[in-house]
Amino acid sequence: MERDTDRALKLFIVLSRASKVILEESNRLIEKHNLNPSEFAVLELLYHKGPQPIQKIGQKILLRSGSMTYVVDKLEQRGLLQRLTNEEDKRITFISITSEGKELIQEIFPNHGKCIQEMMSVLTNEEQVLAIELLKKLGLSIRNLS
Amino acid sequence: MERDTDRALKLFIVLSRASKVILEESNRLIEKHNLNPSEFAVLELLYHKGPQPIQKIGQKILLRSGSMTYVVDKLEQRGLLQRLTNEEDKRITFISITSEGKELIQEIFPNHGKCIQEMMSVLTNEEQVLAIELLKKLGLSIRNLS
DNA sequence: GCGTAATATTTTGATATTCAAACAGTGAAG
DNA sequence: CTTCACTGTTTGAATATCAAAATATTACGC
Repeated sequence: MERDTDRALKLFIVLSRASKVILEESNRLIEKHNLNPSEFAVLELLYHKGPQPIQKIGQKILLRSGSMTYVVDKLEQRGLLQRLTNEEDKRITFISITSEGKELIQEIFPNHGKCIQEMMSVLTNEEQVLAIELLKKLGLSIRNLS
Repeated sequence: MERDTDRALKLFIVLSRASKVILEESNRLIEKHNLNPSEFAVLELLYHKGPQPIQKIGQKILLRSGSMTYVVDKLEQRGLLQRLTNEEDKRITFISITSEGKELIQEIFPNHGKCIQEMMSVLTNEEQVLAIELLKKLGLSIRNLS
């Protein structure tokens, strides 16, 4: 069906656009603290969920292992996180946020939340709940990222 | 309200994730033809909307002028589009798809549409319409990209 | 136990993107 | 006319990402 395809393509476009615009806007705040969105995502995840294997984090924030190494290196050099050697299985490296990293997240996160909330407020709470459901379905339906 | 912030943040995450996953999946097809998503977007836009100023295209697909130059250079070198000098106002450069470019898009576009449609089919038509509306609101609510 | 497959991380080279500065053309005010 | 501000494009340097290969460790079949 022609119309079905058009609708799907339209959805693809508005999805990409909304995501890009919102990511860019939220990045304005983050970059003031000399972080990029990936670095912030890693730190924030460690802050809220505790130490994690590098690879797990990569899966969650959709970054390949090579990129993870790059990001973790930078954050470790800045003293915002540290690598932990895992005696159980030496292939796996856990990373954990440092107190310096915690301070930074505590400084950024509230404003980050506010910023996102403001942007999302063009939708009502009910609409947001709905959007979450729909997007979750979309995101989960596709399996990739080896 | 704490809960409002959490909801907004959740939406932010599922939005980013869905977008990234779908872009990546759709890219599998496109990259087989030695294009990347930006290159495909430019060509596809020229194909369907006719010659356009470089800057207008950048606005539509959310690429800065520097990136546009880079992308257009590559496509022009491959003979898929051409720059047109605009006598009206020499600051502006129009680009237009070549017949070779048209052939390529004709080859890719149907499958691209099918691919996107399949991915989106985890949502019903009504859900897709709804998602389009919600995401359009989100995308339009923020003004950036100088 | 040994060799082989599987998993996690790092390294390396290539590429896409951005920003800021440089450049070119236009328009408008005096 | 000339200057000045503005717009659109290009250039160059910096950065983030990926893919593929290299490395290290573990698991498993025999």
